[in-house]
Order: sequence, then structure tokens, then C-alpha cells
Amino acid sequence: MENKTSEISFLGNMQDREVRTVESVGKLEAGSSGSTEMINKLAEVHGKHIDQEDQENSSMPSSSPSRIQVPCAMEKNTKDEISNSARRNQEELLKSAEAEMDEVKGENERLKLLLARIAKDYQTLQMHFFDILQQEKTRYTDTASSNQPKDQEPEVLISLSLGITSIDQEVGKDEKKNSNLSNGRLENEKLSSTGELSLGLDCISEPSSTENMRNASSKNSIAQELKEDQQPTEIWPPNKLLKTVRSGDDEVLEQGPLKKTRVSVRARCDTPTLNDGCQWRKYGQKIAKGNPCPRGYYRCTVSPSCPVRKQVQRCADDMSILITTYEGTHDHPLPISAAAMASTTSAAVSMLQSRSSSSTGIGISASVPISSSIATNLHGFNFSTLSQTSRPPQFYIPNSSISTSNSHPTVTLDLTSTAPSTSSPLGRFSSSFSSTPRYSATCLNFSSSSSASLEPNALQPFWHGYTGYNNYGTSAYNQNHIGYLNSTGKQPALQEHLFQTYMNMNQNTSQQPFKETIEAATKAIASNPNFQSVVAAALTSYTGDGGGNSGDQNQGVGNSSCQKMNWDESLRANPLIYQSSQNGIGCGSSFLNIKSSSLNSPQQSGLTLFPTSLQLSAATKSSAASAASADNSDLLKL
DNA sequence: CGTATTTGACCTGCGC
DNA sequence: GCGCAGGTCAAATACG
Repeated sequence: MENKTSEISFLGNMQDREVRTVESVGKLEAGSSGSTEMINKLAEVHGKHIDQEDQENSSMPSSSPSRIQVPCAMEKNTKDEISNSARRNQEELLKSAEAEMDEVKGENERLKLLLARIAKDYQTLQMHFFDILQQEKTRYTDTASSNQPKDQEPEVLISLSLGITSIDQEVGKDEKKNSNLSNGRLENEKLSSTGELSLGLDCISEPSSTENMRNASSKNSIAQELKEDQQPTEIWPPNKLLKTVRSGDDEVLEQGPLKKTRVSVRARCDTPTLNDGCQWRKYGQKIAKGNPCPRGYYRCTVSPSCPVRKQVQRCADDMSILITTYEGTHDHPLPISAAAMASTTSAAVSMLQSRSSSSTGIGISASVPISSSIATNLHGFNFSTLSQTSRPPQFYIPNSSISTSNSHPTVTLDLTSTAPSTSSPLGRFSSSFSSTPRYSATCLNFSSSSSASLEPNALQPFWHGYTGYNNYGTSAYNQNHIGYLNSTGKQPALQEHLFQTYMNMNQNTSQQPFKETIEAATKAIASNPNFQSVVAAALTSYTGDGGGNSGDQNQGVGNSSCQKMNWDESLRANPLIYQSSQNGIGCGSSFLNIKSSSLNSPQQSGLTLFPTSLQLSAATKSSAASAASADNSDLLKL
């Protein structure tokens, strides 16, 4: 709405400019020897007809701002007194004014069209949002009454729309696929863990999100315990079965001895860690086999009980690439920067799970629409389960892939899209599977559309994210987060040393020219740590005081709990917002868009899981234009 | 002094 | 059962 308001204001200014232009022309004519023809012409252009009689008879200025008055007596006098040269000059001025007016008029028309389009988009989005809410509500009612007898808590909405999968069936096939495709790039990433991955927006207490998380729970539990209503999703409390998740509790979903799905993000990042919108505390570091760079272990500190952890490691082959692996589910609301990523990663997880649910998922090559905020911001990653009914705009991330290991599904998002042609993402991601045969997996190769495809909707997630977080205190949180990262830019000495050494070595050699300006711009934005702050500032400017979290911005973890509580209170005080934020509805949720390259399985289950979002298309990997157009078309479908 | 990071020890899971 | 590797814990250390 703020954008629209801005457009309206801008349009109003332009209209005012037009009026002023006409008025100035009228004054010019009135003050000199302007002919009545020109005056009429001007008036007609402006949509106002000035008849001859008015021009000749009226001696009083009209009260109407659009009416151009020419004193007759004065005009007659000027005809006699002003020379031809002066008349020509004024005619020239008149012509220039006409031209200016025409230009302004054209611009005005363009702005009108833009405004109409924005209004239409907004209306569409709003309708879509309400539709999602309605369907979520309906689903909650249905599942609570039939499928979830154990859930006594009304807050718990159980929805099986996402991730009811059975990966087991594909394990062998996946292994075979992986062994063929492996090349060693992801050797650093451990792909052994399985189960559910859900990071980000989805709070456990949130009904739909809880449901979604259960839906996203691991293949084993679903396949083997399909009849059991509650699917535990948390692995840290081992072997405990989920009973009921209560709203507002710090409890996390518990699950059996199942491992969680992981989402691995590969991104070129010159900072120690990706600014993913959360606050992390490092609790360990290990030298992983085959990689000189140590792997850092972080846990989320936004909430004391938050089980989400991540692993950060530089890629052995290319130390400019930072591999961040997320695991777990946030039990707290997330800032907008993190929320913007939630839908993307959840889409990736959903992709994995939907694929896994299929019995014929050998070697699926698919593209997953990724929130452009990932590519443009690289600041936030959340794994929130999505409502199957939501159909947010889709964005494509180059070189992203989903790889399901043997009972250890891993989603890999490759954001290192600078040189898609240099190495196939398929081969790149398959390497780890050969090196770790026990983790054989099917590599879901996402389309490697160039980053240019992200351009058209670059800020779309922020728009959506803001709509879902307008009471969230996003500004303060983001700024706080930025300050935190800046102040805690420390890095493991070895890792930093290795990386800095690498950067120094490649500083002169890695600056190969970009072939596409857009791609260069996208990369620049992605690598710019200040981009988030700019976006946050922009959002703040739109929202004003969006929430009560306008406190210290540069404080780190110390005040995070306070802010978290504020968010919790704020969100829970507003169930609608809270729900939407938890579902990622308002965060530019992205959905899977399976592309046709070697798509072996039609993914009936995937379609079932994402009836409205999953699309089959024939986009090619290198077709940035087609991807962009697809993005636009998807946006229109909202 | 409080908090975050470091780092060695310990635990766990998997393969042989 | 043993060894390896990943992952976690917690005391020590660093930092503001």
C-alpha cells in the first residue's frame, strides 16, 4: 500500500506539474500577444475548451485554475505595441511550453497506467491473501476434527498439505543417480541427516505452520508411521514422540530417531557468515575431512530454546563460496530479512519432499522458484512450511538443486550463479555423493537460469514480507541484526586467514568482466552487505513506526530475547499477522516450479501437495528470459 | 564483568 | 568391536 500511495503521490505531483505548465502558458499568452488560436489549442490539449467569447469578453480572471483567461483589452494593446521579433520569441516559448506539456501529459498517462497496474496487482494479492487465510482456516477445521485427535490444543492446526513424502522408495535409485553425478563439490557438506527441515517463520505454536512442519517431517516417519497423526519434527529431544504442540511454548516439535532434512546454501560471500536474519552463537568448530577450512557450528540464539542450527564452511574448491547448511525449525518469529527467505527454502524442502513422495523420482531435474531476496540479498534463510494454497510469485535461483540423500534429504541452493556455464550444477552437487557413498542421493538439478531472471521481481519478496510483518518491528530488527553482524564480524582465525588469503590471491584474477549488466548488478547487490539495511530503511520509510521494536539497533544477542518477546507478544496479540507470518504467506513464499528437463516423474504427489503452485514447464537452464517471463506470469497468476 | 568465541574432550553413528 | 568422522559440550580464553 505504501508503494501505491507513493505512486499516487508521485502521480499527483505530476498532474500538478501539468496544470502548472498550462497555467504558465496561459499567463504567457495573457501577458503578451498570444493568439486565441494558440490559446484554444492549449486549452484543448489540456482538455479544456475556451470559447472565443470568453476570451474576448472576460476581463476578470476565472476562478477555475484550468481556465485560461486573456484580457481582451490588453491583447489589443499588445498587438499594436509588441514587435514581430518579440512575438516570435514568445511563440517559441509557447511552442516549447506546448512540447513540455505534451511530454508531461504523456508521462501522466504512463503514470496512470502504472498506478492502475499497481492497484490491480495489489487487489490481486489481497484477494490471494484472503483466499489463503480462508483455506488455512478451513484446513485447520478439517484436520483438527478428523486427522488430529491427539491435538487438544485449538492453536494447533494440522495440515498435511506439505511434505507427506516417502523417500524410502527412491533411495536406491537416488544412490545410483548420485554415484553417476558426483564430482566432489559438496564434499564438505554432510548430507547424512534426514528428516524435516524447517527454518524460519513457522512457529510451532502456529497452527498452520505446525501442520506444515509435520507435513515436512521426514520420509521415514511418514512412510512408516503414516497412521500416526503426530509427526515429531524435532530431533534433539531424541526418540520422543510428539504429543501436542502448544501455542506460545518454547517447546519444539519432537520426533522419533529421525534426522532432519537440511538445506544447504551455497553463496559467494566475503563475510564470515551469511546474514540470514537470525542471530547465531557459535558452539563448535571442526576440521571436516577434505576441506582445509574448518566448519563452524552455530545455533540460533534468538530464542533460548530454538533448535535451529547451521553449519558454515567455505568451499574447498572455491573459498569465495560459503556453504551454509541449515537444520531445524525456529520456534520463534523471524525478522523480515529471514522471513523473506523462508518461502524459498521451504519451497526447496517442499520440492524435495514432493519429489520424495513419488515412487518414480529417479534423477529428477527440476527448477525451484526461489525468492529473489536470496539472490539479491543473501541475508535470510528460513525454512517455513508453506500453505499449499498460497501462490506467491516465483523466482528462480541459478544453480540451485535439491539432493535427497539416502534417508537424508538435503536441499542445496546454489547462489553462486556468476558463471553457470563454467560448471554444471548437476555435476557440482553430485560430487559429495560419490565421496560419501552412504549418502547416495538423487540430485535434483534446478535450472540454472541466470541471475538476470531475478531482476524483474527483485524486491517482490520484500513487498510481501512487509505485508506480513507490518506490525513486526522489522526495521528495528533488521538494523539490529546488521549491527550485530558488524560488531561481531569475528571469524575463526584459520578460516578467515584462508579466506583472506584466497581473496587476496584472486582479487586481481577473479574480476572477470560480466557479460550482462543485469547479472553484474544482481551480483553486486547480492554481495553488498548494506543492501539489507537499504531495504530495511526503505521499508521503514514506508511503514514509519512499524512496530514496537524500535529499540537499540546495534545491540547484539543481549537484547535479542527482549525483542523476541516483543515480537511474540505482538504477533500473538494479532493472530492474523502472526499466522500469516508463520506461514510465510506474507513473505513472498515461493513455490516449486518443476521444469521439464529429465523430469521423470510427473509428481502426482507433488501436485497434490502443491496443487496450485507446482507447474510443469519446459524452461531451459540457460533461458533467463524465459525464466523472467515465467516469473512475471506467475506474478500475474496471483 | 558479562558475553561470545575458541578448542580440546567427549559422544554418537556408521562402515568395516 | 574397532576406528573414523561428524557433531556437541563445556571449560578456557578473548573481547568490549
